[in-house]
Amino acid sequence: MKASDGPAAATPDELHNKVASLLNRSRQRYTTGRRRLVEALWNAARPVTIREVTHLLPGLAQSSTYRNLDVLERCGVVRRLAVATDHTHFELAEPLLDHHHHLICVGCGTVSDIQFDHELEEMVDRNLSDVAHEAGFTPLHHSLDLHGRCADCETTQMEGRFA
Amino acid sequence: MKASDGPAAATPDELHNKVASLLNRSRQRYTTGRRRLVEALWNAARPVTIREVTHLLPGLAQSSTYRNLDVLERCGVVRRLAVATDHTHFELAEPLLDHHHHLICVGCGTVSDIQFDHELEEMVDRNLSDVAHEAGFTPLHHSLDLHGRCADCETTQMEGRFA
DNA sequence: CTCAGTGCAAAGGATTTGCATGCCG
DNA sequence: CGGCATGCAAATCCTTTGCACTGAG
Repeated sequence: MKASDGPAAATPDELHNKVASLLNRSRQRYTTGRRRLVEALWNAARPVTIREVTHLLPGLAQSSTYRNLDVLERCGVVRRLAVATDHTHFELAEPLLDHHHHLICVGCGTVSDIQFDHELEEMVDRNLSDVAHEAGFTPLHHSLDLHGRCADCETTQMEGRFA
Repeated sequence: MKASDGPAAATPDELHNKVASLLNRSRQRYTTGRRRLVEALWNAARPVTIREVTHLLPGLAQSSTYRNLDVLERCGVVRRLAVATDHTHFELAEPLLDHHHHLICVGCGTVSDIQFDHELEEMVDRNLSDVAHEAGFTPLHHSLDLHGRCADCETTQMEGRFA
């Protein structure tokens, strides 16, 4: 249930080596565009939307961004996240980034990474596996998100409370 | 961090009473369309997409469905879920349904509900709160999803493996 | 009666796709 | 060279919105 090609990549070089290897495994080319994409995700250090990627990488066609993220996802380089219902977020996948969870601000939509105790992580995993198997479900991975308000949005007045 | 207007509604009558009360609180009417919507979600007994709701409620305009789900969400009757990147899912919110988590099949996209030990639930909550506060983040609620393959999709050949 | 709710159709955005061209292996 | 990747633009799909009409309080 957990990828274990060692811990997260520590340097850009190591990152690119790992990515190249993953792409090779699926007979995909590590082109300049894909390299730039991977580097942008690495630098962002948190899940980003396509819109953000587009801003980070001017000159790269949006359609290429979508296509490349798709390829990278299927090769296990990036992970597609459903944290918001309007925009899709992407982050580097787990052989490249350590296992972590997300803090999602309901105010501004920003997503940041957090980590758990190894112990708690194991308990959750074990529990999930048990419940899953009872339901005839084969577990692949889990996601744990905390929704709330970031410091900035907490001080700012809540926009448009209902009624 | 947890709604506590008592446990989940046990009967349709109780359900409608609670919903009516929530809507009243926000000066919203409990119309026939909204009542049908709530009943459909109740009967589904799992998170559903707008497309599914539309099929379950022929005759109710799609725009009304969107608008009503929006109102119901803001009144705390339903919860909008980001479990898939293509379709939004909806379920009854927590005063009406007990706290639970989701099993998401990566094959067919079906989402089903699961529950955890109260004990583990508390550990997770405590841990999340701690990490959140360290980050200056005010927690509202969490979501814990397990992605995997349901029994049906496990037996069926995996569609379109890459490369 | 009056205003919120509804249906229908058009608009708006995000994502995908077709096709001609350029580049890497 | 040959095929895959890319850019551009058109097409799709989900969701939102405008407007006139109906219905609930």
